[in-house]
Amino acid sequence: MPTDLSLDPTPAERRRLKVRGAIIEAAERVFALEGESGLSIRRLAEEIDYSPSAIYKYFGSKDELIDELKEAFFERLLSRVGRVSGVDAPFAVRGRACVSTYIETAIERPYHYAAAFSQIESAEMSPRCEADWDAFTASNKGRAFGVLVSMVKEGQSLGIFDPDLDPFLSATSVWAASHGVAQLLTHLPHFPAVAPTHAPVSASDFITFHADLVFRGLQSPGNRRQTDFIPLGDKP
Amino acid sequence: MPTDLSLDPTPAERRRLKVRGAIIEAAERVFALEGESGLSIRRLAEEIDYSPSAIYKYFGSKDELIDELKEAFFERLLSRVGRVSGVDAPFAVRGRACVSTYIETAIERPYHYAAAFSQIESAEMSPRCEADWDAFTASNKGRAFGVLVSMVKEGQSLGIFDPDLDPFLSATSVWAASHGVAQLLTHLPHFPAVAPTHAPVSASDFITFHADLVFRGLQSPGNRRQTDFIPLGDKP
DNA sequence: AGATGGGGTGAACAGTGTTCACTTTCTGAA
DNA sequence: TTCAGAAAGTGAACACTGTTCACCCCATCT
Repeated sequence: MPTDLSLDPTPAERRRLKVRGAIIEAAERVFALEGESGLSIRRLAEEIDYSPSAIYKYFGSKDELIDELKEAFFERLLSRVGRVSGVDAPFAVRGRACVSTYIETAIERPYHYAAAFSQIESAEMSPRCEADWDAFTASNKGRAFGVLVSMVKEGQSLGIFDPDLDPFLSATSVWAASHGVAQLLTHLPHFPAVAPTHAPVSASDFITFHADLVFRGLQSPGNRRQTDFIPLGDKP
Repeated sequence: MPTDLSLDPTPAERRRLKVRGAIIEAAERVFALEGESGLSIRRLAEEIDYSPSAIYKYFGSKDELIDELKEAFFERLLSRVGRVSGVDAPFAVRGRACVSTYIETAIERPYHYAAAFSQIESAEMSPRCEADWDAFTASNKGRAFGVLVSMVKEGQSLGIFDPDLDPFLSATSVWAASHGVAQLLTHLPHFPAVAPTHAPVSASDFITFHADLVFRGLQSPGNRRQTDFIPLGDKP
């Protein structure tokens, strides 16, 4: 049995990984285009020239397969935001770039982002004990949130953000605000244009506007408009 | 045929309306508890002691039925927020109450709220021509958004909000921020507690915090903390 | 060489939304 | 009152879905 962790995979293991990879590759492809409803086991089987029941030798259920897709997407989301957060640029630019990157990654794969947050989880199967929380902290979600919290703290230590604000609540608020835009952008076809009597606004312009609003809410009293935050429209 | 708009319904029409009402009543009941996946036509038929095919004499499809539930929920959402927006209270209290009411109504019926915004709409079937936009303006969504815009304008004319901000974009931003919180609260079981190393926060406290942050972002430069906005924790 | 077990399969089960020919019931006009 | 026609209601079927299970085959290990 292949439970040993030897570094050189046997040919059989290699073959298994190959088929498994073909499955998730095909799943990824149709899921990105048509979402969960368009991804049926039979269609997937046909796509990779196997019988439907073969897939169950690799994944316990359809949900398990989709969980893998979601996890991969989280990885992508985290690595992108993480990379942007560590870039060498003024704090304000970096902060806004994080929000933009988060939202743009969501737009890039609407079905993935929707699947990641559109499933109503019952209270039973969610972290409560410490071990669960530890797992959360080490998980992609947890690490991404950690990045956010430390960015808020950095803003406070720089004197830009209000030091009286709770960094955790602030980070949660920023996340929620970003999530709202991402969700609406991916679900309503031409979202920022929500009213007919208004000149059309591009998605990226609205994201900038929204990020500005949220960051202005975080700023310390008195230093509004004297930080390096660039107002909408004045960017190069 | 009952296409005439006479005000007194015939017994036949009355019976029809009764059965139709029983269907949506049952649908409402199981949808509120188990969502779209728990609502099957056969189960619905059993619940009202009819055959499954009978339901198709009243609704063209399951989606059509669920659209009716969504519409009713929108009606509820609009009437609640509308009522709160017109109450006799200071602007800041009223504004915050609108956001709170919106989110609380979403929490009250998570599946309804999720269904209303969790469906990825393709660009084809969305308003583009003027007639569609007119319909939108008259719709529940449109009217609710109108309430938001006029609240922002009121804040500007009161000198509380920054008059340089675009009211439409601002209203859209406020909506997106509220939507984000509502979506996360309904989907992640104990959401505001996103980090283990932080003291637990109640949903309503977080909503207040979030609304504060957004409103602070809308305020005009210079008058922060000198409006009648009540900081978190100081409310009676 | 032979036993073992994992990969692969077709058929089946229990669901789903939906349709259609059919019967029953009611209604409106002769 | 009678009778045609429409409306309401039904059971069976279709085409799907995720999933399971007994079975087969062939690579691998003793």
